[in-house]
Amino acid sequence: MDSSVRPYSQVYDTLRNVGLRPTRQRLGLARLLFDNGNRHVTAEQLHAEAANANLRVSLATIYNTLNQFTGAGLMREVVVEPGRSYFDTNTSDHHHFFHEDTAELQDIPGDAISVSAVPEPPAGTRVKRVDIIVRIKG
Amino acid sequence: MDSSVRPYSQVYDTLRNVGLRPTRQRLGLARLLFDNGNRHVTAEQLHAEAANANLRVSLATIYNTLNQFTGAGLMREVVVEPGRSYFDTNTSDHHHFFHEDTAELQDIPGDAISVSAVPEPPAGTRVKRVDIIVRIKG
DNA sequence: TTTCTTCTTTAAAATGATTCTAATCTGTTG
DNA sequence: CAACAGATTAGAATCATTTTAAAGAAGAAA
Repeated sequence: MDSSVRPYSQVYDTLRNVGLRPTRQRLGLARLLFDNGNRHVTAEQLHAEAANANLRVSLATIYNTLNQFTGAGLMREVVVEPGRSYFDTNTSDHHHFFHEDTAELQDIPGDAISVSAVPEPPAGTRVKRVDIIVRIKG
Repeated sequence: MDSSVRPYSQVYDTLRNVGLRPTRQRLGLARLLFDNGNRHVTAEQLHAEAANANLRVSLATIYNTLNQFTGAGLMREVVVEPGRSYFDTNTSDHHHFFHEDTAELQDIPGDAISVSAVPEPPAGTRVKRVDIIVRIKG
C-alpha cells in the first residue's frame, strides 16, 4: 500500500502472476501505468513519461511491454483514431468518450451506458467485446 | 436506374452536388463504391478493385478520393483496427460487427441496436457521433 | 556464487499505411 | 480553342509499429 516503503512489491507480484519476468523495465513501466489510477496512453506518451521519470527504456520495449500487458489481460487496447493506438489500464467493463480536439480518451463507467438488444451475431460467431466510442468536440 | 443506358449520370450529379469535379477517376471510383449497395473498403482493396475493373487510378488518388468523399459526407470512416482505415458507403445511422478473423465489417442497422442513456458529455463539449463496434470471432 | 540457459532489451533496419511534392495532365469557362 | 484552376501521378517522405540480431540480465542448478 505504501509505495515509499515497498515500492515494487505490488507490480512485482502482478508480473509474476501473469508469467512475465519482473525486469527493471517492466517493473518501472508497470508502476507508471498501474500506480496512478486509470490511464490511457500511447506508446510515445509512455516513452516520454518514462524518460521523465528517469527510467531508461527503448521505444521497442515500450511496444513489447504494452502488447505483453495487453495479452496478459492487464490492459486493453482502444482503437479510436487511424494510425495511433491507445492502451487503457482499466480492464473492467466500460466505454469511452473521445475528445476529437485533444485526442484524449475518458472513461464512461460500464453502468452509465448500455446497449439495448445487442443483435444476434452471425451464425458461427460469438461476441468477443462491444466497444462504444462517444466522439465529442469542444 | 439502368446503368447500362446511363452509366455515369447518377454519380456525375452526385459529384457535382458536393462540388467535386467529375473526373474520370472520381466517376469510376464512385461507380464502384455506390452502384453496388453498401460497401466497406480499405484503400488497398479499392485500388485492387479499380485495377480489376480496368480503371487506371494511382493509390494516391484512391486516398485523396476516399478522403474527399468522406469530407463531403458521401461516406464515413470506420476505425476498428490499428493501422488500417475502412471507409463505409452507408452514411445513415448504424453500427458494425467486426469479424476479427477475416477483418471484415458488417452493418448493424441503426434500429437493431441502441444505446440507452448516453451519458452527458463533459461540460463544454457536444456529442458528434456514437460508434458501436461488436467484435466477433468464428 | 558460478555457470548455463532462456528470456529481455536494444539500436537500427524494415515494414506498411498514408501523406506530400512537384511535375504533368484534364475539366471548365470565356 | 486558350488559359487557368484544379486533379492526378510516381516517387519520395513520414509516422507508427514490428522485426532483427546482437548484447545483456534473470532464474535454476550445481
